[in-house]
Amino acid sequence: MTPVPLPLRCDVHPLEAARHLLGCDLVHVRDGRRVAAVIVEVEAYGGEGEDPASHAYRRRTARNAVMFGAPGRLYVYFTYGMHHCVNVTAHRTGEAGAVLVRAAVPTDGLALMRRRRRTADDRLLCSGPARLAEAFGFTVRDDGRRLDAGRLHLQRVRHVPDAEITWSGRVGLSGADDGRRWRCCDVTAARWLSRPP
DNA sequence: CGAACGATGTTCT
DNA sequence: GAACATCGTTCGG
Repeated sequence: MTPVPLPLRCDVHPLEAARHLLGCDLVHVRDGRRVAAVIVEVEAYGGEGEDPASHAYRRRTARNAVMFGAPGRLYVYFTYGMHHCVNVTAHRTGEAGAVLVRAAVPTDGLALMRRRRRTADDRLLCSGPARLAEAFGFTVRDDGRRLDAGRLHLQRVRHVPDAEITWSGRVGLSGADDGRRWRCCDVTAARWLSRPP
């Protein structure tokens, strides 16, 4: 089966893109070794002046520049002095936005993921944005990389019906949280989420 | 269980 | 100088 080419509906508002990223296998090949996991939890982040919780809210800066660029790329940032988080850029033309990938079910390269994560508990490989980034080996060096049909791509492996999706509040926001429910979970994968919806 | 907290460095005010 | 789209460990009930 050939990968579905991107943009996999990333040229839409991040809220809509988020819904379409559920059920997609995120695939990354580095040094000839492949890791993959099916996305089950994401959060949408809006554009300049739109979403106070978004890195793009104030203005374009060196860190968030990729959010203002083409959709269907990785936006990777460093946080809390030790963690990385991975987004897929998603927005309509002329706007900014991204979808944070918060959890996924590992499907390939589990041995390498366990090594990178220093754990044998498979539930702890990709159940959280920084865990997922570490399992995939993503760092700021990968910021801006294009998701295509090559060593880094998305492939839809499951259709997630609306009835199996729960929308809830985004995680870890403090002052910037205005209560919008832009977190999107595949509830049939409850065991693999970063936390309950 | 759940709550509290320390780690650790970049970004923004 | 404060905040931070987090995680792992420790402590209390």
